[in-house]
Amino acid sequence: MEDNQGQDHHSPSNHGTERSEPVRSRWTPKPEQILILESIFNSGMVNPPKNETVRIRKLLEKFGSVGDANVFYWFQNRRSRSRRRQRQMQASGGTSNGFANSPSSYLVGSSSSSGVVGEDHGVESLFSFSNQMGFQESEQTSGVTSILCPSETSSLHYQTAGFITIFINGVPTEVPRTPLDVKAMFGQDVMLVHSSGVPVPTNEYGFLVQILHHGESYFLVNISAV
Amino acid sequence: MEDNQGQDHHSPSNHGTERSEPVRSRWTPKPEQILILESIFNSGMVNPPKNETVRIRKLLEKFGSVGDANVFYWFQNRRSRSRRRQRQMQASGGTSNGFANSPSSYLVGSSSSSGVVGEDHGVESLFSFSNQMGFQESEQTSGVTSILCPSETSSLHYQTAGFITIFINGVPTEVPRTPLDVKAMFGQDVMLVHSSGVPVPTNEYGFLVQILHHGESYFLVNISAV
DNA sequence: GCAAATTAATGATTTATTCAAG
DNA sequence: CTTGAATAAATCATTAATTTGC
Repeated sequence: MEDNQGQDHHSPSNHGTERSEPVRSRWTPKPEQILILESIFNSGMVNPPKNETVRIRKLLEKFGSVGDANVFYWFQNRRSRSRRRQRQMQASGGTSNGFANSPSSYLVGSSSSSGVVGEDHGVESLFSFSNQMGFQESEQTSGVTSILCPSETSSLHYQTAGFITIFINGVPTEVPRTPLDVKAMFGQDVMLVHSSGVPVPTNEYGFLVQILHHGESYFLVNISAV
Repeated sequence: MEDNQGQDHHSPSNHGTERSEPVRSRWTPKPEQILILESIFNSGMVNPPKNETVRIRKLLEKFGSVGDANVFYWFQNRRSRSRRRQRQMQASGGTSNGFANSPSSYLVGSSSSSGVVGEDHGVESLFSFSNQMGFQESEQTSGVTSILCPSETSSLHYQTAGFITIFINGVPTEVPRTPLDVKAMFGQDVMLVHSSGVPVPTNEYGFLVQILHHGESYFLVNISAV
């Protein structure tokens, strides 16, 4: 019956849609939020320390009300279910390609020794010591690097004036709402394609004709390749 | 109208995880299947005619047992809910970026969905009359073009020998399981990035060092842009 | 095409276990 | 040995997805 897991917990994240909701018992993550969370989890940060959790929460807030506790729970459940599925798969010769979990590459540098970074238990031990820390304010726990964009490292977190957050190749990125010069920003022979597969039109100078939409996913693709 | 729908259906799609499942009444789409379905829906084909439905089902079968009926129902519900959401959004000043759905499993980390490219109502009306699909066998309803890769137009549908299906920029694509020459296949300055954001390593000749995984999502990105 | 009825997914809680201090 | 922190496993509870009947 501990009160909380070291995470601030409580703060039930009123996430109410600023309306008179009698009770909305549970947080329903927006698709964009899931995208961010998955992105972080798959990058190898399967158990973010408290300070990272806070940063993640702040990023998520751009897409809807969330509390640190929600983030904490999400990772806890994600780890747990990932492990369980892994187990069940092994117990039944699952040839099926699981997309579900694949925290394959880690940026963790320090803790060496152990060999294969196979599955969870291995991962778990890798990070286990970085969890309890209740301090380490502005320092990365170990070799753990955040995948959040730099703009997040500073303060200021609610929807910045002229900027929106979109996903480029899966990475949350801030871009000005202003007509964007794609060529100047990303290179000569590339174009942006919306996740639905529809290219984002540009004029003959390479400027976007259409504005990008906050929260959407886009991919940079080589023109010669498409 | 269970029987009609023109779907052969009642191939109860025992969707059993290729195991000896006694009975499982309902189809549980695999994440990869959802990806495919979303991909098609978002491409504008919101109400595929019967012949397309069959082709879609065959593609989906690469990732698990499915019946034509399952596919049909999926599109019917997808249309219906999309419209409802559209209405609700309009009725409550939806400032929130709408990402249409949230595929159950979160691997969706990559593809996501619509929002931007005109949501339904507009598109739907285009196809609304083609749904009863009790007939119109082999004819495209209108200007509907399939987004499925060409290899799907032929017969043969279960996991072809040396080929796997992956998603490149959201498009289902068949590639050989063999070490792939990325430069030769897609162009000089591009690289493949897994949907998790992790680049797929290649050797100095541009050949993949690591094999691609059936059902995974990858994106072609310009090297100079990343 | 809609909506009630079912079933699956998954956020939130609870319980049990482990490890390090003291 | 006891205590507290942290978390994995199990469970509960609510929401979303799918099926069914009209």
